[in-house]
Amino acid sequence: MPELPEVEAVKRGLNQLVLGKTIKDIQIYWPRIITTDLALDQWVALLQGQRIEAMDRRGKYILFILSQDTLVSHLRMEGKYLFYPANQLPINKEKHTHVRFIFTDGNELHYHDVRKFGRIQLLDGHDVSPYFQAKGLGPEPLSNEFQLADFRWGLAGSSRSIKPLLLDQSLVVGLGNIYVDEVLFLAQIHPLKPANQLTESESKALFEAIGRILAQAVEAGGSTIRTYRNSLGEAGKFQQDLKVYGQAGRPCPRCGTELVKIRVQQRGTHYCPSCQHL
DNA sequence: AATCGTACCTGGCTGC
DNA sequence: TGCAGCCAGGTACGAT
Repeated sequence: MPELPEVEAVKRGLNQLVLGKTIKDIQIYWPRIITTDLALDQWVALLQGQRIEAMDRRGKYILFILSQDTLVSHLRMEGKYLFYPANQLPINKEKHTHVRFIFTDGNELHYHDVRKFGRIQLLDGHDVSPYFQAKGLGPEPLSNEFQLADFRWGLAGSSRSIKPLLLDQSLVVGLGNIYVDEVLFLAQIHPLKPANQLTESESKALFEAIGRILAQAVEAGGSTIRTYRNSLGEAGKFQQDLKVYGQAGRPCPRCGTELVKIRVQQRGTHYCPSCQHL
């Protein structure tokens, strides 16, 4: 489901809902959601008594900064967090709730995921950089660690098509299938153009488009295409501003040519065949 | 080493 | 109505 703007919205919602709460117990209904070498009851025991001190985000990963450790959560395609005050707990948990965090005040946070792709992992301590470094995650696009010179260097070093390269989170984190199409449209670059064939001005336009689109989408609370909701149950608004994603057959807002949809490495890919250049 | 296909899952929609 | 087939905001892993 979510890309950087949606994950940021979920994180901000959780920041309002669960900060300062202490984990009393955790019920796990689909064990594969939890990535651990431990037996699940031992894993839960590590978390019991820890307090949520802060919420953070790295790329599309949500971080629960706990008293001692860090809980890392990736929503993948359909993960959601549902918060229930103690006096509004569901009689029966929803069908797709796979993990229930029960707090000492009786409130609960449920991890809900129709496709069960999401993952939750506990990292020792608070220094999470080795974990993300091992995954090869690139810089945060909305921070000053994202630099044009590095970005250009990364593009020049790959003959892959630009879209799959941007999706792999190594040059920059946070783009997924919606925003990569939007960014390439704004920068007027064909999704199949080899990264090392981008001109200097295209590279710069792409760099700037990434920052602009993601910042606007964060501002709008993300995009709700199918089922996305933040943890307060609110939909995003940026879907109204999408120029090409889901718009195949409609006229290009820039030149009027009919937008098309193709498949690039199994992902639906939307673009304008006349103003995005190979 | 880098890049690609496939697996992981369920449900909604389309078309026969 | 029923059902097969395709599609969906992502990543990990094995094959090439």
